Amino acid sequence: MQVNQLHPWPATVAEAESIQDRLRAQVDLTGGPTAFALVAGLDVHYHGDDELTAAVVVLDGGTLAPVERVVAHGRAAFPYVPGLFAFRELPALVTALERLTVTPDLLVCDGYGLAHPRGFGLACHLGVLTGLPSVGVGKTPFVGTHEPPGQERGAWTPIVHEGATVGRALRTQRGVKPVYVSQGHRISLDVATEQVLRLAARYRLPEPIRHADHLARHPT
DNA sequence: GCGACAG
DNA sequence: ATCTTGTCGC
Repeated sequence: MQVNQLHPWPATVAEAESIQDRLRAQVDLTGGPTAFALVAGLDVHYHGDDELTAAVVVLDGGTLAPVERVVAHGRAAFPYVPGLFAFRELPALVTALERLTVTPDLLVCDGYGLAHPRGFGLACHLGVLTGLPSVGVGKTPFVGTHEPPGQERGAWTPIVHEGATVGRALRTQRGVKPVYVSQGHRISLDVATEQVLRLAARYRLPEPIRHADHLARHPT
């Protein structure tokens, strides 16, 4: 698939932050499709110093059967700074997406979207670059506060940051730690939550991310 | 001001 | 993210 060119690469924290502030204006949070024929999971595995492998696995949105798998090897493109995490993985993830022969209808990203210090996490960034609907799924809390959701599958509570709801803590399986869902691009919070719950059919994390995680760790 | 902080 | 054993539960 085609992905828009990454803007001049930031050399400093201030430059990276200003790119986020500029691209944030392009995020569409008003909604979009509510059904997705092809769903992609994205993840990155780190080895050694700055080496990494990005993996994308596209699943049939109905059966959740894998349709295509691609990887891209590279190096971390930025130091790790909370809030600028996306700049580490973006080049390798974009390379992997460009190697897909099919175009997904939804990107399920490992990390946050709107629930971010400047409202522009990895999921938003990938959504804007591709133009595709995207959702962020975090494994640990980041910004904002929330009450613990009920123990049953599907229970959720809002994540509130600076007076606004920016995501949801969602219990995807009974008795597991919640995952943190936030909008990336072209998706409502309701649809994002519904999709993450549906995709996390058997385990805590959504199937697309589990497949991508496995592929990034065991490339073939 | 200080600490904490997605992966 | 990664470095790592044992242990509990399905």
